Amino acid sequence: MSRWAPDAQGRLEDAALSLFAERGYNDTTVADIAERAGLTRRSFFRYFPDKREVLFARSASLTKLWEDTITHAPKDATAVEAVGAALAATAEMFANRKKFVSKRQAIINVTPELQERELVKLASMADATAVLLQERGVDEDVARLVAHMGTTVLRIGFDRWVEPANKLALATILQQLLEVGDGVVATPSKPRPRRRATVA
Amino acid sequence: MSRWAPDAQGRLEDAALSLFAERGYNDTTVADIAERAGLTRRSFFRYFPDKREVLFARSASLTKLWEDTITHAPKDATAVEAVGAALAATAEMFANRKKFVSKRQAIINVTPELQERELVKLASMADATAVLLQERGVDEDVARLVAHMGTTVLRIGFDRWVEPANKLALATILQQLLEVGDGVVATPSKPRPRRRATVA
DNA sequence: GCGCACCATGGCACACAGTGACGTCCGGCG
DNA sequence: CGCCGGACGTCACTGTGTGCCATGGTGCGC
Repeated sequence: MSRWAPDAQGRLEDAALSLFAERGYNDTTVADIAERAGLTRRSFFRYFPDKREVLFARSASLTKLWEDTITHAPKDATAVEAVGAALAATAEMFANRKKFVSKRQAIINVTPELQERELVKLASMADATAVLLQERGVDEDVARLVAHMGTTVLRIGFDRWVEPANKLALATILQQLLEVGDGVVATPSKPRPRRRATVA
Repeated sequence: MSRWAPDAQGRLEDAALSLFAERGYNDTTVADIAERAGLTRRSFFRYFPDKREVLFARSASLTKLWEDTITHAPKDATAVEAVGAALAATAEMFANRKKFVSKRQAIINVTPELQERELVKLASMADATAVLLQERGVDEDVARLVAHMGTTVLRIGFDRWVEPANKLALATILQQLLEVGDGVVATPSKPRPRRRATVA
């Protein structure tokens, strides 16, 4: 038994989530969060670089799962198929945490500052994905467009899944959206000179 | 002759741009900007809601041009064609301001906080575009995916245009990228033959 | 059991962003 | 001339984020 209560970071995350739900993001100070977690303001910033990040630290595992899935997709899979696999893996991961992620998303959706941070996370996921796809031999432009389409599908599908009216599984929603977006980045019909050499 | 020097907002924007270029964004305080513009800190916040926005206020005209172009695209134009028109109009607008926008972009690209704001601007453009496309009769999913693809193309193309090594016109770059991303959001119903996403 | 170094935490001071309330100066207008 | 309104300044304040140093358990060697 350590003197300090265990899982300080987790306590901060829980405290933040509940306080944001109670009073909203802007009416909650870092001192409030730290107090509820039994710590001080100064310690909060030892676990999180800023106030927004307290809601996103846990999503690091999502990013890792996503990128690992892209990396380990079959060698002959197309770019879209690789992204599809990542979407499927993500859907599975979220399936049994719906209650938590819904609550979290509800807070984000009413707080511009948190929406900004969400955009940043998605954009960095897309950039990383584009790099991974290029390493698989995908053309640079195609890789970047497919990667961004993948995160867009994730975002749209997730928002739709979380809606109270929705009855479908996340995997189903993502699958449908990907089909809509598929053919995306089809091979350009007419051969034209590529500006940049492909990885070959 | 009014007592106050004219174009206070413009002076603030110019002062901010030059100071950010000299010392960087984080080493420039709002007081510094206001002082160079011959104003006080308090007045800065009367023209801009926050420090980041001083670099983005001028891009409001871009947003307006983009949305107007979508709105006034021919009735029979497809979603992708409407976005293509918006890209072309944007390219034309930027063509004769390359020096200014390059300098501005160089600052943004080394400042995470400004990159965040840029993502927000692009995301809100994409959301607005999706709404406009839906009003033209485009399916909701298709509209959202095409809209986000459009802003992605704009972002990627712009970054490539600004690179010192680049010799192509922005319009050309955007055109090529759009062709890569075209076929995007093909009609969802018919099963299309799978193709490798890489360039043959 | 006894020290001891480590490390999570607290305390303090500070710079800066952003905001509200209020005062001030100038031009215009009757 | 006197009044009004708008652009600007001054002051005070909250809250974020950070550097520096003190402190007090904890687990380790002995």
